[in-house]
Amino acid sequence: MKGERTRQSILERAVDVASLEGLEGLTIGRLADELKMSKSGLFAHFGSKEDLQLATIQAASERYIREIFTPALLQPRGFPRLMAICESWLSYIRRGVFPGGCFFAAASFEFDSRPGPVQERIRGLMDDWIGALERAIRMAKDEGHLRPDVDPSQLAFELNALFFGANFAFYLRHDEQAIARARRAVEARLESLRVPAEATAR
Amino acid sequence: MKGERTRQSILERAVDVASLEGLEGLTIGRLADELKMSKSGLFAHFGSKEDLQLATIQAASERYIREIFTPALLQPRGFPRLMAICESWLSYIRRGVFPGGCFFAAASFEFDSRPGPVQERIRGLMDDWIGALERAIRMAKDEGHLRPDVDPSQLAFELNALFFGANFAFYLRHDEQAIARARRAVEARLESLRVPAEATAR
DNA sequence: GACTAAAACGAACGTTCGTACTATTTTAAT
DNA sequence: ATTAAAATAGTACGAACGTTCGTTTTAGTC
Repeated sequence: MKGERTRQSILERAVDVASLEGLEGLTIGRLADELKMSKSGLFAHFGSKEDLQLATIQAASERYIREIFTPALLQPRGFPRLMAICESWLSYIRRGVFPGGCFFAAASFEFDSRPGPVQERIRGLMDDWIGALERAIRMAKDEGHLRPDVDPSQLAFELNALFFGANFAFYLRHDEQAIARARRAVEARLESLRVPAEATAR
Repeated sequence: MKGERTRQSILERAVDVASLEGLEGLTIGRLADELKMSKSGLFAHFGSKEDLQLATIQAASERYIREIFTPALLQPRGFPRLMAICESWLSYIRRGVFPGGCFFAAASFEFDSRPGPVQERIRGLMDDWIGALERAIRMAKDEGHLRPDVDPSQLAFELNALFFGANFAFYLRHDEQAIARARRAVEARLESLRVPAEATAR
């Protein structure tokens, strides 16, 4: 069907606009103008603005996974993959995968006090993301790459915080050292919890 | 003058609303309703919506300084004051000084891609904040409390990131361990850079 | 208590928002 | 080529947006 293709291209653009203007700033009229469609024609693809927001979040999540997770899965589980996720995240900011910075950081702060289906969806995805980080950390423990007393939730919290901090410094403060600072902090933290390679070898 | 008092009470409410709904979501009509004023009466205190936003940011900044900095200045400069700022920040989140979470974290992410006077004001204040953190760190170095090889910009980046991470985990994820995790991370980081007390004594 | 300036109000402006309903065109299947 | 379905456009609506205007109320001064 043609409709599905159109819907997809609407959502690609919607994701970009929402990363720049926020999910509330994402407006049907503006989106239609940009895509040279009629408001009503665009609207027909979604039943409501809320549905458009939810679909946009879904599309953003697919882009996020494709850009950050899929490449990292090429690395062997354990420390290498964990590090690859971190590198992937920083490169995702540097490359401007979303033109307005990390879609989910922005959405998290925009909706952290706006209860409703949109908030729940964002929270769910952020739970998934933190959960995935924790899983990668746990794998690194299981492989013997990280010390056994590492608390996956704690470390996931810290890494995610550093990522958000990088996004903030990079996009708002235009600190061109933002990525480097985040990388330095991430590497220092991970190295401090690492089990030296010779201790793992057998 | 009565006008100044009214203006002040408008701004107090505007700060709360903006922390919940964002600076764009802050609406003159809604604000007037909440304060049982007419739109036009309220509007007259500010020449435009943008001026209202700028004044709101100013008011938020005063609250921020009052809640976070002023108390920390009671501590002696150096490590104690630096730690007090960190504790102050976490308590500021826990106490819900802004009902929708940290005003400036939210504003930073909302306006990081919206050029204009509002963005510039936010960026300026965030530069001030990071600068103040760096100054506190430098003092701790000067006092001999932190190792001389500490990079103030790097450490300020890391601390700020942990604060934003705490805000995120606390307000969006409802992680009731958010504050504890952030505190643990902050303390571990600061302790790792600390010069033991006996080395400082003379 | 009268006068005046500041402050608040009420109504209206033009615009844009999301949404609903109807008509037309385009697409895909026969 | 015909036809049914799907996709898009068109038009209209009420509500809310920021803003302007003229009027009324309030507060402070003589």
